[in-house]
Amino acid sequence: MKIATWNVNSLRARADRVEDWLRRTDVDVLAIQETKCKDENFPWELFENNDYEVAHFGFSQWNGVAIASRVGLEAVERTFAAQPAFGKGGKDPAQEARAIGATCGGVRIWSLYVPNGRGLQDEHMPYKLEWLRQLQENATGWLADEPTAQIALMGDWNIAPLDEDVWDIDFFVENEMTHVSAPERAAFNAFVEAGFADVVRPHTPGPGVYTYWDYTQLRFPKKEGMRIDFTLASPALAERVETAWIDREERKGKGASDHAPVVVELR
DNA sequence: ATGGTCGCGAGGCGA
Repeated sequence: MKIATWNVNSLRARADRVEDWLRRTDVDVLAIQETKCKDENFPWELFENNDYEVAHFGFSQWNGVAIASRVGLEAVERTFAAQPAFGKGGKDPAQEARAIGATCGGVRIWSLYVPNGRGLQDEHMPYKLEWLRQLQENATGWLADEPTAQIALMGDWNIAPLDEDVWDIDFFVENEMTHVSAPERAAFNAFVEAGFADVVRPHTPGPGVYTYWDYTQLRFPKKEGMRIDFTLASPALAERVETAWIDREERKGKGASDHAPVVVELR
């Protein structure tokens, strides 16, 4: 079985690319982030025509997550328990479409779009950290309930856990940029401490290995990217990982997402 | 690649 995660940065704008990629890559499950649409604008036929079932969670032009599967799609959950809401500038906090779960071929898949944080002093940062804390609390509970559960926490984590996961750590620190701060890294590492392993890094060692390249500043041709898209696997699932790879080719050319797909192959 | 981002949706926000 082959499972993948991809922040497509608008599914409608990327529909042809996504279809070509699915046919070429032949994955069984794809966790999608940033569909950037509501159900009525979702390209359902793209998946139907290629024999995938799909579940979507999106209700505006912002965020939006989905799971496509051709090995079953059961027990779909939209949001995790106690998922924090966000309200900018004192507005009433609203739930956001950042998490969808489904069981596919015996694996509990979560497609996750972790809040960006926006700035170290921005009100979006405590939201990001609390969002991660609540997710980690849930994930710890899932493992406690069923230690042999096969769980994949897949998506855009908006965190670079290691210095080598950004193209110039000094640049990030000097400019007080997000994604590399101690609290963000601690939030990520809490999942690892809870028993979830990054199953992609061992097969794609750095430095200089990334999953995201900003559209601006010629970041991609200059090989200035960030590794922020991860699959964290429960122990029982991690045991099944045969190999993993980042499809950097998909970042090339006109009409590419700013994120590359990340694929995990299971025994 | 001597230039300088996208997408959504129709102005400005988010990344």
